[in-house]
Amino acid sequence: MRSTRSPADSAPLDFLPPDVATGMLLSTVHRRSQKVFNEALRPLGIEERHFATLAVLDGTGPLTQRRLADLLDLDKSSLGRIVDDLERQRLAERRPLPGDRRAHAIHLTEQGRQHVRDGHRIAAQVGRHLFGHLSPRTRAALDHALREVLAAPGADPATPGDESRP
Amino acid sequence: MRSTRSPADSAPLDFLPPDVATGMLLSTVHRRSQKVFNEALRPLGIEERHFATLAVLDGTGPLTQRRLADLLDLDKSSLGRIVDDLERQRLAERRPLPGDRRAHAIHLTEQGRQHVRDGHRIAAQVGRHLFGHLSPRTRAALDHALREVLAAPGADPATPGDESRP
DNA sequence: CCTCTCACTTGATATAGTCTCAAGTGAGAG
DNA sequence: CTCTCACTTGAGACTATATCAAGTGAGAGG
Repeated sequence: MRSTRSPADSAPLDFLPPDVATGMLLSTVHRRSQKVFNEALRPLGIEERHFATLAVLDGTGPLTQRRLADLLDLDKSSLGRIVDDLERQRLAERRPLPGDRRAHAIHLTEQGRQHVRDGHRIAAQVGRHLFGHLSPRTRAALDHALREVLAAPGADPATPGDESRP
Repeated sequence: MRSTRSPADSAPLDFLPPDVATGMLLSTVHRRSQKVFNEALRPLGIEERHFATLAVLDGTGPLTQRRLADLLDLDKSSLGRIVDDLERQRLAERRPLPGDRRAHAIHLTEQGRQHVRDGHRIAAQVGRHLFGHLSPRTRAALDHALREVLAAPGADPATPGDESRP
């Protein structure tokens, strides 16, 4: 007996051409996994975007907002707000950048580093939850395919490429 | 020489644990391909979400909003607004559902069907653009993996599942 | 009838993206 | 050595899009 709606069988989408279906799948998978992850992160008081930011910082060391936004593929304005949140919670802080008074270096605080560790643990749980039942082969194929898509010449909206070819 | 930011190499993400990286890849790929698709659809005066709705309707015949929202994995409120847009542009219309005066059946108009055809052509172009350089194997693997993820027991946020296991 | 559920609508809120601006930087001209 | 000019960084205002919650009217069961 199902409560409201069905999880997977809700979208067979077999009547759609492959590319359209892939796009919709992408959309659905992303939306759902983001939601699941956000809920799992709730005890930490942050959401996916905050954790991703912290995790990148933890992996790279202090970065400017500009650089961070690039790595996260976010608008710099969006990132600015995320950094605001993180500062408010004392998870990260803007420090003056020695060489350039326009830019700030975003540093993790000790508590921020702790959140990263906790977040990774949660991420691993959620990952098992979402991807765990995929065979390692499928799992790797997913990752590989996504990276390939990003490597596509036309994958960056900033570089439109020509749609109108003979 | 690059203009502002780099497309693919902006996110090596190699310093992140695999699941986190996959999540971010998913996010990036989705956001970018949506953007590219939306821009390609601009001549039609609609966006991805409208086209997806039209395309599903075209594949299934008239549906209630409820059913449509399920198939598209959208909030019924979101779908309501999409249908508003479509009606405003005379691409679809709400017709009374014979047996039930609460529900409407959403029907495509002739112009709506034309838009579906045009949209599919555009989708195919964008698809080639985004996915075209993937090997058919990788291409199929992507699709397969995404469907598998959706088939996961924990993929539906509505069915939380237990995160706290020994 | 009375109540419970369902389909849809509407309003409030949050989140992301775009555009614009102020401040800072760096290079070249005079 | 300074002035000017083009460019970068980040912040803020504005817009739109999505989600959630409450409300309305219709069906269905007792």
